[in-house]
Amino acid sequence: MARERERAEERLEECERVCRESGVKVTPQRMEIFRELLRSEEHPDAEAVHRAVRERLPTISLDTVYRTLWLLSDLGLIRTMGHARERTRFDANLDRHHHFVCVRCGLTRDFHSDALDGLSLPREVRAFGRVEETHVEVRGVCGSCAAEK
Amino acid sequence: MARERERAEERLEECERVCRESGVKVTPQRMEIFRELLRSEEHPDAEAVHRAVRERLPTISLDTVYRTLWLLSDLGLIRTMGHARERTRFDANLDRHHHFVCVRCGLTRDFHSDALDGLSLPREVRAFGRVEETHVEVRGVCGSCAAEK
DNA sequence: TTAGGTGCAAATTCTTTGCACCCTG
DNA sequence: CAGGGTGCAAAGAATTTGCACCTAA
Repeated sequence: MARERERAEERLEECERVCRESGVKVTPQRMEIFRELLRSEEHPDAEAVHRAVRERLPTISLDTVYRTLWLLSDLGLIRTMGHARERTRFDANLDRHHHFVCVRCGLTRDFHSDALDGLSLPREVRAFGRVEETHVEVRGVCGSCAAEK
Repeated sequence: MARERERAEERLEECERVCRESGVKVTPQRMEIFRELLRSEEHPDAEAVHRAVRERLPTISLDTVYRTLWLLSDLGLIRTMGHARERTRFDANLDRHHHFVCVRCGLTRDFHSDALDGLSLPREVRAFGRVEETHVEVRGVCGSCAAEK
């Protein structure tokens, strides 16, 4: 799809621009890592990125991949999925509920909503597989973190 | 709130019953850990549970807490938050989107939905803090995992 | 030229496991 | 009293960091 390729080009240029503007060097490693994320539909972890990028840059190290991924994330060029950098957390509440998570301190609160519970998923999703559970994740800044600064 | 205490009692009894039915012994450690999760609103991690439970059972070890949490989870008495046991995954897609995640193999696919994007959060959520981002997480079993067995 | 980047190896952090003793059923 | 459960210590897995050399600007 030409459209996709074009979009990827734009994103790569954006990446270079943002790096330069932030005083961060544009290196082959960084560009390849970003390119790999653009290419992948898999939401890969650091090791998967490393495996893929190594085909083009055989000497790249896993720690460079980690450093670069967090750098790109800090620059707002990519995102992490789920509750990155958090330990596993447990919950005795089995009722259907949704989560508000503070991105600064990790505070998490449950909330309920009949409206959200009733939402229907696009047909597209059915094609991926059998749905077992659906919930809404809200990320934001909690009251006490907002008060701090 | 008497209602809450009553509910907690029910859950504790349920916990004992499920353990016995599954041939799993009811020990003070297990009951205290479950009690602590019922009590907490924090979705604590293993270490937080350990700290709290230690006040009542000073010799309990962290590894017992881990083992018990996964046991309770296997018995369906508690749940984990987020993408437990998964490594951090990265995503170059900055457009607003939602996730379908296969609970067996971790396969993740993005999907889009104007209906979901337009949903409004209950007022309750505003009280927790400033909302920055909202998305839907769908868990299920993907086509190829469903085919396997 | 030079400040920042990379690769290597070692350190950390979180979580799991092997083993000998203990306690529930 | 038998087999699973616990605590301890040690192992593992994922991620991060210190350092000396390298390279983009």
